[in-house]
Amino acid sequence: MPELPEVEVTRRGLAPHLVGQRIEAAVVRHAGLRHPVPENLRRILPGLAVHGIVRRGKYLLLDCGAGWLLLHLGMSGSLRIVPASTPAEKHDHFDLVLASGNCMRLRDPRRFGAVLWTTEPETHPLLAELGVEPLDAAFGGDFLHRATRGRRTAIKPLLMDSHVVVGIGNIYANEALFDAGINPKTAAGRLGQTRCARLAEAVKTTLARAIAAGGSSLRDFVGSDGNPGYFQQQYRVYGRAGQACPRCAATIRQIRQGQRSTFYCPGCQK
DNA sequence: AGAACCACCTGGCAGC
DNA sequence: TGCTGCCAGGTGGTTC
Repeated sequence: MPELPEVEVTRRGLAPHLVGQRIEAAVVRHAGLRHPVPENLRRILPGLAVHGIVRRGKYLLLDCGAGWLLLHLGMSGSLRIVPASTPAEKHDHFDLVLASGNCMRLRDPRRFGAVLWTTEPETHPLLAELGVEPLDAAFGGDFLHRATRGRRTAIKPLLMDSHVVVGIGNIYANEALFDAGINPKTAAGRLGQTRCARLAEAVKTTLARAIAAGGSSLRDFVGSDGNPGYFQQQYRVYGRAGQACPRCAATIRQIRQGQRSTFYCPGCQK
């Protein structure tokens, strides 16, 4: 389920258990993720300490002093803190065993996630081309207006383009466009200043609200069962095809854009 | 440069 | 019960 809010909630949940901890071992049970998990992690990581954990888009970066452990959750990944003695289950592909006796465990059934190592995050190919952070001040109406000039692509797939702005996945793209009252099929370049400003604001509030909702369930983050503090969001259009729009009661529609489902209200998204 | 499409992989669910 | 087909929160690569 991980879009930016889920990754950020994961970061906050992990931080108190990771930062300052010495790494005892790295366990790779299945190296066949989106990118092969480097075998030499088993050798590199033991003895290093985790100095911090930061998020860039949907990536998490563990500062290990000598380098950075780069993590991505893909479509189905989750990270939890469990006692290192907890038996691994079918899709538990990677553990970072800590001096505390706990380990950070990656579960990822579809294996679209990533566990990589880099000494230069700024120039790492997966990170170097990333766009602006949507919660940073640099992202706003002016930025969005500039970024969309001359673009004939529909605004929804553009919002999900990590080269422009990071972290906005299918759910929150749908929700933010609903919030802003903008039809997802609108050609990006046709949005004026006003609508760009409204959309940028909607992106920020949608993401911030989701983070806040997840943060409130952080106490469930650590444990051996189920999900790491993910939360059931109340979506207003996503997954609600055929239902009444909460704003104008028109029937919510579902279409395809770039092989992804788009949900919108034909009544109030123009 | 930009846009459209494919690929990677497993699990859950609807329909028969 | 069990099979088939379709769908799912991401993103890098290829093609035109």
